[in-house]
Amino acid sequence: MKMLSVGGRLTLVKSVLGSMPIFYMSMFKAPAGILKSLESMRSHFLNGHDSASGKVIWLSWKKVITPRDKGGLGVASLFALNRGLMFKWVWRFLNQGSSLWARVIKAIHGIDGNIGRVPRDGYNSCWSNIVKEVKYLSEKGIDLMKYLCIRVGNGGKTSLWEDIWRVDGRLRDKFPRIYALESCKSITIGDKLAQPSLQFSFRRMPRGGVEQEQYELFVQEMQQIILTSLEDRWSWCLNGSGEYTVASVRSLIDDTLCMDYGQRTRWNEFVPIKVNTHVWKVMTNSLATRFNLSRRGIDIASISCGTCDQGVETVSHLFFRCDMAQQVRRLINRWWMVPDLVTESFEDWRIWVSNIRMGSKTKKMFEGVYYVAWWLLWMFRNKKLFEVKGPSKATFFDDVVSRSFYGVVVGAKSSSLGTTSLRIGT
DNA sequence: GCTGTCCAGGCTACAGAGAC
DNA sequence: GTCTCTGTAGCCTGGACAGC
Repeated sequence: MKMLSVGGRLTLVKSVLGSMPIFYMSMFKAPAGILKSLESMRSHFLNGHDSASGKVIWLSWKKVITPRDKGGLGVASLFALNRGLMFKWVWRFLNQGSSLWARVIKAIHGIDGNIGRVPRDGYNSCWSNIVKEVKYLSEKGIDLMKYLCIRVGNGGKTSLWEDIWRVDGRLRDKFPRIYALESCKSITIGDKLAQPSLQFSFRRMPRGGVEQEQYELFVQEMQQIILTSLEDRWSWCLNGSGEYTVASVRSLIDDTLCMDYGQRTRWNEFVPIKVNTHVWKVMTNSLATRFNLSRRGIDIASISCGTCDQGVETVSHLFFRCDMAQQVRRLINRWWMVPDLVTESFEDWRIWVSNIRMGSKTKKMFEGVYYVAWWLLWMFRNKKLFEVKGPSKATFFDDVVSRSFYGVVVGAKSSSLGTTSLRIGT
């Protein structure tokens, strides 16, 4: 674990530790205690923590699993994965209604599988757990059923009045006076359109007033329907493809349940994950600076800056107010021919960068140079504090230029040419 | 009958190619 | 320049099949 960078650990947390429990979670509801335990293992791995080391946890797992749009690191939660995988059975149940397993569910739980209702007390099964979770999420404001809508094909399976096959809801709610005239309430779209006229199954002809108005609108809507030879099927409205994906539910759940930290995480694809993660730590004040160490009650000799030895070593000081950070800022701005401005915190810097007039890709590259500079500043500070032979300050800016130029600028240009971008070494 | 191998099916991330 | 698709890497289990 010590040989892996935080970027490597982040990738493994998402890809490997996040997919290991898929098999069990595909069918069973993971109990809260198990989820807590698994999340704790992932957190310890990402933090490079093992029980023997007693290393401090710097990355709050709640922030780590928060979507990037809300200021997190975008590692989806296992809770959301589990519920997304469970809901996939509802999707299959609706789309594979004639399969053997769906017929068994219908025989036990009813023709609609009891979805959306509360299962009987004391009766637990895989299916009843799924139904309960759909209900539970709905009460939490995540109504997954509303993202299911019917895509009409030949109209043979879809109830004209009762089913939701239009974005604006059921026809019976939209045209209540016409619905009242219908003698066959469960008629399918296909059967209705096969009749000699739309009034064929009405108790009587529509009269004037509201009834006539609703009837005319109803006729207009029905004229827009084009039936095909395909069977009616369910469509998933949360993504463009219409096909259910666990990822879409996963991001919906995390997006709804996770707290908003106010600042969107600025992820830059031109720099390695470890550098991006470092910038995220700068943004969320999750670095082991001397000030943060003392705040955690760890006994240290001094809390002054490890680079300049002037001022308290906070994140804002190290990367924005420290003499060395300011020199680097001036040199980068001169290199990129950008008017220099003193920024005292990450938030200041973020506002300043967003106001610079630059092409979107160029700005990303410019931000990437800063990201690399902050990462190198942190390496410089660590070498100065923990290595016998300190780093050379004289060559520091050359290092920033060469690594960011080859890593970010050349990398960005070569990626647009379809070749592998150069990566910044450790 | 046991054991080992391969594949399918569920997901993730990332890189590269190609289309628009 | 951006988006989408494809391929490859990883994790798990179960089932089919070949070899001993």
